[in-house]
Amino acid sequence: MSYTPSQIEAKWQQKWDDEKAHEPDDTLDRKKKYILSMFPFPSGRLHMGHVRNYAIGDAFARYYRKQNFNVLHPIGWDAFGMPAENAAIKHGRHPKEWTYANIDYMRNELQALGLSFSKTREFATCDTLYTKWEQEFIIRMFEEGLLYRESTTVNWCNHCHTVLANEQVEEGCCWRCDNPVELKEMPGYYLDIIKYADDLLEDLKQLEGKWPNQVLTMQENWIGKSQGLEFEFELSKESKAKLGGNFETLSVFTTRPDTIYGVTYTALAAEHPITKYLLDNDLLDNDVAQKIVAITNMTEIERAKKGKEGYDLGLTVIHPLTQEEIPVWTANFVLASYGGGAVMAVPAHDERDFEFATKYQLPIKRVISGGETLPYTLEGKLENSESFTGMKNTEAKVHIISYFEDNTLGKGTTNYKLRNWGISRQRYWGAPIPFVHCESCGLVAEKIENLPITLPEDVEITGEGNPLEKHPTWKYCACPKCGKDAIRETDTLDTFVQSSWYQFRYATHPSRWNTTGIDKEDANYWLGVDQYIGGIEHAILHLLYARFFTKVLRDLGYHDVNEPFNHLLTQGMVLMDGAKMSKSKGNTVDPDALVEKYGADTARLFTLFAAPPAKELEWNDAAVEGAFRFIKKLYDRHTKVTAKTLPKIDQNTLSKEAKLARVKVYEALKKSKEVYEKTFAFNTLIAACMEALNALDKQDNSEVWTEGMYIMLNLLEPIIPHVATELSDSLFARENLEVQLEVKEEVFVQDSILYVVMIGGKKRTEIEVSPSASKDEILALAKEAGAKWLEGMHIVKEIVVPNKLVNLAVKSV
RNA sequence: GCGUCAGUGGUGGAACGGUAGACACGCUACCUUGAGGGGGUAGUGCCUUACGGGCGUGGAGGUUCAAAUCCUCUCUGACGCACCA
Repeated sequence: MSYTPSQIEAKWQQKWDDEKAHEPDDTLDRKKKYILSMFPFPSGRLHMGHVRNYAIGDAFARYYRKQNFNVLHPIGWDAFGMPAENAAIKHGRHPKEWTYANIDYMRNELQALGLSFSKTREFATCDTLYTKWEQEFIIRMFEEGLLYRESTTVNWCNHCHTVLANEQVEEGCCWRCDNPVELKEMPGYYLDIIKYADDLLEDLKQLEGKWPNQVLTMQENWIGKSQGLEFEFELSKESKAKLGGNFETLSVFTTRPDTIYGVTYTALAAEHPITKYLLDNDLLDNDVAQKIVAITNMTEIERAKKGKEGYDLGLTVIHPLTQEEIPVWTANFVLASYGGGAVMAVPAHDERDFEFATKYQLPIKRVISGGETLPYTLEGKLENSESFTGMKNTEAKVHIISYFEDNTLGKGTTNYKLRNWGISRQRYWGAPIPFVHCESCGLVAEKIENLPITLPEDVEITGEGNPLEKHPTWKYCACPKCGKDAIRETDTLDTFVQSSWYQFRYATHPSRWNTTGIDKEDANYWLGVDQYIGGIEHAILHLLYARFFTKVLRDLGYHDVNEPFNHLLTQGMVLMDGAKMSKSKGNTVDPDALVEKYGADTARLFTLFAAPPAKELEWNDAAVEGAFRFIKKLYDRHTKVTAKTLPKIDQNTLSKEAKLARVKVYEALKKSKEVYEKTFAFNTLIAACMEALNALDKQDNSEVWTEGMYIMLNLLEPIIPHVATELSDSLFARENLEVQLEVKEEVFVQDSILYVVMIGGKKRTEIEVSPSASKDEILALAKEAGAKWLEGMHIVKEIVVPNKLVNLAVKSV
């Protein structure tokens, strides 16, 4: 009987389905584990990254089931999004048809890997039943003032024909297509994530040690909290007049109020209202106006590349403390979206302001002592700062803020780099935003009983314009408030909205999916996810949005969970020849072909064995063969098993080799707990099992073999479930999979212990010592064995590490 | 520039401050086989004249009886952020 993975795997996959072996209990009274791998986008086929992701998740799920937890291990489909539309453009297939066909295909691929998903909780985010509840959440957020519509400068991808959130812009380019992002003024819907910035930042502390450090710092930096002073410069009389009385003051934010006396000019973004006013009213030289317009047409990256550039706007403001008149410039490095789009410039103590001032020969005034050259950005004492002179700058910050507050000149404020989340996309294949534009009532939310607002299916997708906009009838509707003719919103929701709450949807029992979006009791029982597994590329995007949604939905009363993912494991990428696998590079490995050739168990074993999960995984065909060989060998050894139950073994009757084999088997068992609950180093658990099998092979006691196989099959079941279950079934009637194995400490008791003898910190020789030997006896033996190296030396210190080694520190006489 | 992580054989990777290189791949020799595949046995960090040594975890210091592991500095690489005032 030789190992035939295809037969074994099909057999057990069928059995598990028939037995509904992987469904969680409906009653919520056992201790639980919620194991979740990030759900896939139904692109058409699985790739090796998916295999790795789900192999890791499945190992956890199967392990905890064995530990008698009620385990929720669901799968679904992140099914809205651009590629479906692109496929429609390219192949003329309707996005819906394309998406569901892909799901059917990929579901079979997952099935072939033997993943222990709950089948009853599967859904696709494009299911209208999912959209329905999502639209309800969106409306509730609108009612709570967390969602608003405004027209502002947005990131626009001209290739994808849609707006992007700040988080979706990578180095100035679109996260999806990598084309440069343009800035464009457009209306859109925003979620007030800044309102939750402090909550999101604070709760990162709870995740310390449970999420990778890297992800925590990335989120912290992304939120970018900074504290400082917000105050207003009054415009000079002439400047007010020039601006037609439309502006009285210029508001700025600074984190360095201690440098306030060093301000020598102010700088506005090209998009600042004052700059705009000057442009719109022809108040600038033609030449300058053109240059400023050119800046507004540049992306942030282009501006950065161009270097610092600015123009005197011919305006002045009054310094609030010194009453000096200060020029107002516009500068290409001032961000419109942060701190009101205006800054006070302190060239002596800020590198950017210094560079700019030097270029345009603006005055530079030192107000903090220290260092020889300017700009000086470190700590020091204030100078040239009236009554604050002599104060340490760190203290001056606090005092100057209070001074501003006491004299109602400004106030201490907190600013965040985090921008509010723009959630509207000008695309077809997404969840419709459930609002209506009414001439009399303005922006009106759809009535809850009218949900879901679904997509029309009779659309033509060309890539030009928004199909919802162009549809002949879809957008015409009645105002939910007054009943008059109105226009339905044609933007759809960012797909990251769907993945922000799917963890709650899985937790909700499917029998309640029709009646509720999130069942509170279910959610409170299952959440947070005990182990979340996914790629590091979601460190900010998805993981921040999902945390935000969790908190918002909590505050809306849907559940009582603060954080969605208690433990996060970010898996490394799968590489081939040192590069990420990709179709364009032609360095992919097809999971289907792999499963066909070697079986799912080999595919899973290799991905878990070749590297620890957090690290990158270098593909190696030869090592796959190695994994296959191990399984074959394990399978071959079924003939060594002679009993159907765990034998009772008398340790005293065993050969040295048999004793060693037992040690290796029980070491693997010990390792198992540590790996699943602490280190996640599946590679070392597999190595321990390999060692155990190698050691078993070196002896021929059938009881030791039986015990070894009984335990090893149990340990390996989460990793290579088909072959482990097959053997467990035929050899032990699967009883070995159901027991809680206990480590037998007596196995580790040895007749003699090998001590390493180190002299002067170097390993010199070894001695065998009886376990009952005293420290002095051990030392005596060590000195005798090491006599050769002790000649001409005298011993300074004697160290005995129990069961390990002796170290004799020596000095020459 | 800032932040995070990582540097160990030919390769993937192991090592609660306690024998560096487990396990696996690859390679070498031999055995099995008509050959190939498959299986088995032994070996495999580097240097050295075999014994015996010496050197070795990117580099330089330090703490310690003992450092891949802890500390300081430094170099290299990956990833993230990037004019956030």
